[in-house]
Amino acid sequence: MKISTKGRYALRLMLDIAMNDATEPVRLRDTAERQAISVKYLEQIISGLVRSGYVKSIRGPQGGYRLAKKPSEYTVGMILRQVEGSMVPVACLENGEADCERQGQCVTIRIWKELDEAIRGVLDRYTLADLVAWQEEMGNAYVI
Amino acid sequence: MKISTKGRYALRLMLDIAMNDATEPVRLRDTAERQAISVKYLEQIISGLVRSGYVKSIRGPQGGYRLAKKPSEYTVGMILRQVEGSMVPVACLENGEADCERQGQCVTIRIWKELDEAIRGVLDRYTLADLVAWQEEMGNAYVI
DNA sequence: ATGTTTTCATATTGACATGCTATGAAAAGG
DNA sequence: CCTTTTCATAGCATGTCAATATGAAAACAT
Repeated sequence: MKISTKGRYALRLMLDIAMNDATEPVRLRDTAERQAISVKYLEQIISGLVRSGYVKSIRGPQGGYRLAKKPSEYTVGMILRQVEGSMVPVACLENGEADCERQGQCVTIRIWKELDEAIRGVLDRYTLADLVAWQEEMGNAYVI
Repeated sequence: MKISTKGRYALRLMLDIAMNDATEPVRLRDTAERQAISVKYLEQIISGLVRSGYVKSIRGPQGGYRLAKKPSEYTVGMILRQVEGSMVPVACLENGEADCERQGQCVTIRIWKELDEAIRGVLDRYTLADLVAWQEEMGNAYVI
């Protein structure tokens, strides 16, 4: 029941871009330094975010990444689901619930459904804009 | 972000014992058949539950397992935490929060804290007694 | 053209976790 | 004793995690 580094890094990556792409595209090299994450790992993480249209890439010198939308249009859940796959706590809640033959006899699924709603409730209540605001409140500590 | 089979099976195991230990101890062999889980795997799962005093074991013929307490005294969270380890969504929420040097600069932790509370809110709101009641409401379908 | 800087695309790796199965010992009752 | 149960470890195949490695492709500057 843990969120992987990929998910956690993706969030920090998106936040880093959000806070730095105003004037020019953000290079992964800079994000890597600010966030203390390897460039190579960030490349891997961002590829999915590009493919799903969450960030736009610009190649070559002076290239980098920009958010495709406003920070307020990305919920935390959207970002996590993109890199992490589903955020559902048990597999039988996806696939149209068709894969467990114990459905209908299963009582624990009520717990899992409620758990899923609680998780989504939190992850979809906050957006990148909230994270940006919090970061700025804190004096924008880690941005050089 | 998935609950493992071990956690899910543990819950069904405890429910199975709760529903069947009134007259005599529950043999793992029977639970295995009712729940379609291998005896060997159940043995492994229950060992921790015995060690932490959640179930009492009786050896030999006519032996088996009994709950140590009333079903209403076990929350779902207790059972899951026993077999699954911590149910916290990110590691930096445990260990007295002492292991991440980015603490204090970290903004995402607010999300994780709220997520943790939401998860605990669900998992600690329900007890084995609730599961038993639901199972009985359903006509006790899968118990022979 | 050439070199540099960036992103993009795969493949590989080592460590660890998952989801079991296997073997056999120890206790208890008939 | 013999059977039935739990108890204790070990083993194993597969997969996931968390990266690293290699190199191509695009864009820009000179």
